Amino acid sequence: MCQNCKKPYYITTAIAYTSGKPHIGNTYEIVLADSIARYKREQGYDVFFQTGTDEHGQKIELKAAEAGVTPKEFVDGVAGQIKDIWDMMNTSYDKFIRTTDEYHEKQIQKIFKKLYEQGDIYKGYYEGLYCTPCESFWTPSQVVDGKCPDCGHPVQPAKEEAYFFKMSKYADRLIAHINEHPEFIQPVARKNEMMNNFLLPGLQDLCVSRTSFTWGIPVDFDPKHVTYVWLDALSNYITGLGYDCDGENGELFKKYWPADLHLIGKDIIRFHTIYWPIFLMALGLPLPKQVFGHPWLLQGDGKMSKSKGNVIYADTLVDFFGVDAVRYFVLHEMPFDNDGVITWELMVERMNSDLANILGNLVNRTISMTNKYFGGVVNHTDVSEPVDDDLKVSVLAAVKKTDEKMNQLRVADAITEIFGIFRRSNKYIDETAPWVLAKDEAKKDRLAEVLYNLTEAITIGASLLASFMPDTSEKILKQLNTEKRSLADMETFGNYPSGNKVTDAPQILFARIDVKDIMEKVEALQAAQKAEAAGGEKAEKEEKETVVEVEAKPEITYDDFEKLQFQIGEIISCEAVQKSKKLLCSQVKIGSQVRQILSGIKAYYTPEEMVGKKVMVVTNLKPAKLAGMVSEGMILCAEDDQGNLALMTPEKDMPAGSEVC
RNA sequence: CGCGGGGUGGAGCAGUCUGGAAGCUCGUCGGGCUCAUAACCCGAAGGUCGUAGGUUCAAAUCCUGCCCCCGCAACCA
Repeated sequence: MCQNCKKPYYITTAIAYTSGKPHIGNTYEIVLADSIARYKREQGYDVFFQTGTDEHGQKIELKAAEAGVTPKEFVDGVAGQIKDIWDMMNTSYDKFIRTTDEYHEKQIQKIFKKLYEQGDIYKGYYEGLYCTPCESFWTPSQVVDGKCPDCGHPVQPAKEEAYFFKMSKYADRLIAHINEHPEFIQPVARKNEMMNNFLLPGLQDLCVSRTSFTWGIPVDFDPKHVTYVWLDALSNYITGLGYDCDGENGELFKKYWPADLHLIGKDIIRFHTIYWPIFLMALGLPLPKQVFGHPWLLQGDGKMSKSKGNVIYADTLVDFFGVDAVRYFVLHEMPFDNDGVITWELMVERMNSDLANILGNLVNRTISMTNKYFGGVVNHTDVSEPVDDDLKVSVLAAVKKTDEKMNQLRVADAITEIFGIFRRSNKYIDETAPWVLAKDEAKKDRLAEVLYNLTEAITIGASLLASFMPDTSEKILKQLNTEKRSLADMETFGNYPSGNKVTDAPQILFARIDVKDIMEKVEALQAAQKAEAAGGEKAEKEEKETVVEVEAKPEITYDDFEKLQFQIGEIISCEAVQKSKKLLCSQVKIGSQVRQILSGIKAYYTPEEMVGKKVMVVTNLKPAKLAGMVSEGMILCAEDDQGNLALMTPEKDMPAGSEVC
């Protein structure tokens, strides 16, 4: 097919945030996208596969400061690291975009201006509760007892001049679009989530600029603002193709937009199925055809965290198992709509059972027999028996099923289909017992046919494998001394050239691994990781031992202060809130009344310790519901830079209800 | 009553939309085979399909209540 007649297919991953080295969960996405991209190429599409890095934001500004480098130096380092991992994983992306690329930045400024001029963006104020370490605003309903629900740091009320995008203007059009294109959000279950939670209740306007940090793309007509992350990051999908806001679009953009598939994590579905389409509508551009929010890859023993020492990185896995084995693990263990779990034991099992035994050993025994009985020459003799038909039928069916699964983006299922070919082939060896045929000179032609069928089945299986395990596919085909078969040529069985000679020295594709050896290595690794995390923490602690610096809040007047009422409360009973990890529920006597107050201090105080304490309480705070329970006030604590808490108690005994002033 | 997902032999999952003999991979046990990486093939044991009701000739599947896990909850990359 000529290049120009091929149908274009544009696939993207989310761009990786350059705050640190990506773990295996992040790496999964690029491997998944790569498999889809490679398969689409096999299907004859003219594929453009884009990935890259998201490099702006306060978090990066802070990380860079910590590391003592400029933000640009910092992101250059991490982006390089990310690209190296993508390359190590043998991913076939066509473009690696960085949001610090000059072209991207220039276009974002133009886009911002255009949206402002056409009235979609307006200037306003963002008010909310701000968590500095997380650089995020929270609504009162999200905040847990005055603490950031993410990191547990206290949040502070803050107000910031900001530009907003009028989401509501386009909401109806988006709702109609989603209803008319049921395939737009995948898996479909996510569609309802978006509709019910965000679209139908009415969209809030989105803040698209920040003034609290500078590491971002400046708004050119109002330079104290930088473009906030989503407008910046999401637009990579068009700027990467050479979109031009003034209409001078590049060739790639003309050819590939709209995208066929945005592959993203399920956590950012909202941004890709609501905000991104609305931005595109505002720019007058067609919407992407499909957004697939893939599930997450989880570690067996809980969420990955450095302090637990259980973060798994792609390069560690590759050291242990090799690139294609790692690709196989992540693709195979990830179901379509539920989170997948990955454990060391599981990986060893897959390695030994699927890769070494089922696949590697099959190739090895087939080639060995061909050498032993025929000097490596594979002959198609047509001496067939009924048992052959079942093999042929199931191999050809697997080719078709693999294609069907891939069209539904069910990559894990597609791989299972391919391995079905190898399983079936192993069974065929037993059914035909070539070593028995070999003892009878009269059955020589039958034996040749059996080995031919095996070679053909493996050729087909290996060719299908090319999208998922490219190196392994190539290695097998090389050992069989043949080329990768095209999808079209796998509609019939028997295209392996008769009389061809396979290698006389079959290489072991995957060596079996002892789970004990791996676990020993893993333990050493985890200990090292833990030590490093602890070391880092310790160093940090020492550095800031004597004082804690907090960001200064704006000056207030006495009148502002007057609005607050503090009183001493006596905790008369206290219990843990069952539903919550952080909350304790206290009954607090203040004067003659008793109030129920929830506090996020479970990690620092037991309910027993709380009882009898006299504490400082904000008593005129609007009651709020936390974890389904009403909290009528707030118990005050001092917090150090580690988030450790200490209750504020009066220096001398004071009666419950005493006002603090 | 915030929204959503899930609870199926020892482990991990499919099956649920469209009701009709409970399936796959791993593990265990027994057998076969010897070409191969102690591998491959066959067979067996093991499940009241979270729980209590309901609909039906028939329920893992449809309906209702309850219990238990896990995400998300609006400017979080």
